[in-house]
Amino acid sequence: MDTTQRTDQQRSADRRRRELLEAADRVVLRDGPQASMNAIAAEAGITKPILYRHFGDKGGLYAALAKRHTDALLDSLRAALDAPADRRERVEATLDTYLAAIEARPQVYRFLMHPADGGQVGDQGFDVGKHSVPLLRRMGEELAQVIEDRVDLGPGSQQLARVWGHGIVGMMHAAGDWWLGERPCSRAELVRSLADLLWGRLAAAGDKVGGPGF
Amino acid sequence: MDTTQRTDQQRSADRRRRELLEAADRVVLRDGPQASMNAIAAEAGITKPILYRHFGDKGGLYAALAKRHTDALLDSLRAALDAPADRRERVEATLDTYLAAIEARPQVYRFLMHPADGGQVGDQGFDVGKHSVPLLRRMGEELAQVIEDRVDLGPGSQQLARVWGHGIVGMMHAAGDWWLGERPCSRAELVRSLADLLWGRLAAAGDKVGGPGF
DNA sequence: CTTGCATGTTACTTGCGGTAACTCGAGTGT
DNA sequence: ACACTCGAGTTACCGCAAGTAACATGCAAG
Repeated sequence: MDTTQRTDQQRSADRRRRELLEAADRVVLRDGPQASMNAIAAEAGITKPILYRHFGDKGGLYAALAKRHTDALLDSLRAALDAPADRRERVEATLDTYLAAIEARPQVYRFLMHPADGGQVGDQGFDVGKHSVPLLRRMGEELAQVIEDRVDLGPGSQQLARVWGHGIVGMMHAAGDWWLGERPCSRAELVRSLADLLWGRLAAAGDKVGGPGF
Repeated sequence: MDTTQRTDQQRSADRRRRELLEAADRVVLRDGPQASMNAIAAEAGITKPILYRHFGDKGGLYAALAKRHTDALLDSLRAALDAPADRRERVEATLDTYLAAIEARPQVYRFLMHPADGGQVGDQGFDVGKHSVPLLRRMGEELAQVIEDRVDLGPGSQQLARVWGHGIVGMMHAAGDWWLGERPCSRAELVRSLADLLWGRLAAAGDKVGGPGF
């Protein structure tokens, strides 16, 4: 059992795993997150137990699937975030990148964000909500890091950066989710509105006085 | 079949329904959202089909459960939002109210926000994600209304208010979720940090220059 | 040829959501 | 007093999906 053979096997296993994930991707994107293991196995041209050998349980498969997309999205966000530009431009670019991603592949987005699981059933001890939370959390942490690295916030900067990281990501997420459902305006308008919000326009605006009695 | 009798029946049915919801509440808060219909029925001292007569299916029960809590939370938020105070004070009061609520009853919060459903299985056509999304959406719409009513935003104010409503709610939600999990600071600090973010402190802060090479 | 070992399959168990069909008890008209 | 409806409740079942056990097959090494 020399190293070369082990590597061979490992390579083939990894390759198989990737094929399975791609098949699962197709099915999940077609049937939604309630896709059954049988359906995924059939799409991959095999049967259930193999899926279980590779991923443990349904949660494992979904986690692997989510990781792929999450990593891909985070990569593109990092590019926008790390660009050598003005802060406002970077914020707008990041927002736009995120929104463009969810606009381009809403099915993927729904899968990542609205688990609406499928992995809740059965015995017990299944760790629910494995997908959406990690993505938001990871985005939040990355953003926090960037903020802390590049913005001068004085004392307590680390905690402030983390709060803001998670808060901004949540703002982006919720606004994007709503926008994707209703499409009330163009992507550019949404980006602008959100950036305006972050730029303190809510605080700067005046009170409305013409209202009824208020 | 005069009106009085019909009312009597309706009253008893409503009362029963309330009892069932309270039982369901206990089970869900104890077992998490994967509580089975059997368990809920047992807690209520009856058997499954009655639950189905009252709520249609599991989604119906969960929706009814979610509506109760959602309405209660929205009521307390409205109070903070409509207070006759300075805008910043109102914002901080609202954030604090929300955070206090999720801090006081994290189980309820988890149920509302992280469906981690249970209603994914079976035949088909089950509308997933019936709970969490409505709560965030309703909060967003309410906040949008308040913003539009009380803040002078010039042209395009309605759309801007809606974007901000959903965005701010999302910020509050994500930051609260993260905070509830890690408890990195006090509630008051979190409120202050988020309000600072909305007040444009991110835009106002200077670039960090001491960093390595940036 | 046989012994591992990875890969795959069939066939099963378990447990849950959901439903059909029956039972029971209380009020009502004659 | 008696049959009759009607709502509340129960038992027993179906279908389906997750997950598993036990059996088959192809292929390298000794």
